[in-house]
Amino acid sequence: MTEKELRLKTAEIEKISHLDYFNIAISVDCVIFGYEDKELKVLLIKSDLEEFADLYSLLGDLIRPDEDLETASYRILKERTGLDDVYLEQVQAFGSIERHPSGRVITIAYYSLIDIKHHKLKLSHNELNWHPVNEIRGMAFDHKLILDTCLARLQQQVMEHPVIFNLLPEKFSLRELQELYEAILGVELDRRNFRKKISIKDWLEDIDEMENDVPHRPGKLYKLKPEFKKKAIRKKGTPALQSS
Amino acid sequence: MTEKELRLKTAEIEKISHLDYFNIAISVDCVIFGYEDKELKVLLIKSDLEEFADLYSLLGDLIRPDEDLETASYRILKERTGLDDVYLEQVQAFGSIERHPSGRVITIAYYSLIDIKHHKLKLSHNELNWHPVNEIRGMAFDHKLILDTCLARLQQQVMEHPVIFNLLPEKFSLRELQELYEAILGVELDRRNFRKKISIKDWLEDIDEMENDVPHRPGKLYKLKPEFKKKAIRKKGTPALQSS
DNA sequence: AATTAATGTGTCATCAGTACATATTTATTA
DNA sequence: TAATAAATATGTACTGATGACACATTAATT
Repeated sequence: MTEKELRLKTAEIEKISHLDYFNIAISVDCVIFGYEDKELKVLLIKSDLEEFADLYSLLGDLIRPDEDLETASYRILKERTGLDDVYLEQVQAFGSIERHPSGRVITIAYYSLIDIKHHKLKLSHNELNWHPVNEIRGMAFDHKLILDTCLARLQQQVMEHPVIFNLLPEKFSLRELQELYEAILGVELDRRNFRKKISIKDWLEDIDEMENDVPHRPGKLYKLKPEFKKKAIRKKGTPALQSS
Repeated sequence: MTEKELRLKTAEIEKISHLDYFNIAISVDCVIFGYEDKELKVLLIKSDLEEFADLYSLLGDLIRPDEDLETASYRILKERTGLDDVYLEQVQAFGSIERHPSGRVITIAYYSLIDIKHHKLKLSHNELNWHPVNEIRGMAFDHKLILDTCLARLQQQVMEHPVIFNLLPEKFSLRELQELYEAILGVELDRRNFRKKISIKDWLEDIDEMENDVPHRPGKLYKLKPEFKKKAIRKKGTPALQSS
């Protein structure tokens, strides 16, 4: 091969390597929600990009060619939290041109629900921490937008499906459950109406135990009926405008 | 530069050009819904891949590095239908490893709503046609899955937001509207209850005109109130579990 | 003028959503 | 040990949405 031929080949490969359609990277970003101290929290890490010094970012990574989207999400969760049996749901893709300072990266956002107390993370370094959702201001990239979008989706989901229990321990009191709904929805609920509504759903099983670590009258403990325990909830059928 | 150096560079570039993370292509696929002859239809094209000879596929294309996701979707719509002022909404990404026979392609699905009658397409060739949603059997790639997912999303949306009107002409009768709901939801609705429910929503304006092309007693015509006419509907706020 | 086929409307029963108050139980304190 | 404080547990009445259901009216057709 002559030098000229090599130079041509070089140019050609460079052209291919920058070929438009393969010049976009794809990542997955996980919004990992947890619940602690009566607050909805999200797991964030200090951004490693100079542009975003001192800002926090979601946990994410580029997708590998040999893994599908969910596999990539589970990998990130496993790497960062040590957990692999968690609730996970895709929300949507974010792809504005300018969202990543280092190049074109389209990201697909997932949200995940974790019981903080019973799955102590290996928080390897203090750059990775739980942050109360309500106190988060600036974030790296467009991650604040992604977080807000995922929170909105979570709010929608907890109204329709029994997914909220992924944030709670196996056994919980109705007060804890109500406080969690309040934290997610950002509203105060009336106790009597809340209990009526929950009992209508028929999701819970009375396990005939009481709280024992509270400094007041203990409440009954419940758990989610097994038939509703699914890590990945599939959408239900279409609600009918009216059945005739 | 010596030949050896060039050879090294060549190898390096080849490595980069096949670098895992840039070896995934990204496309957009549009599920374009229309309504005609009391049927919900979708715009499909004959697949150009040998593997999928005689199967239909959605309209899609690879995303260009200089366009964001919505731009790519609008481009596809414009190219294929000639329209650019249409309702469009992202549904979700599909990324299984085996979904595309020619390589790894992750696709982001959008659905779009079009008034067939008043936007005559340039159906350039007879490979591109409207197909009744209920009669579609096999499709190329995972496009049947994408179609079903988008239909489910549409069904969800029409229950909550005034998006259905993007499928109808400016003026329509309540019968036409009801038939469209029935076609989308796949149910029969009671006329009296349907009208009650629609009137409560307060979406419609009585324009004091009557149908004139029907072989029976003509019904009143309505149009969507201008404040609800948005091509891209943004999600409403979270429904409260209960306001206290 | 009679017939046909659609439009247009109201009532009643049921159920979900919401506002609201009192008795009971346990831990704590005096 | 008794009194107090703070939480649990529960029911009723009002309002509005949902869903089943029947009859009079209008226009085109015969």
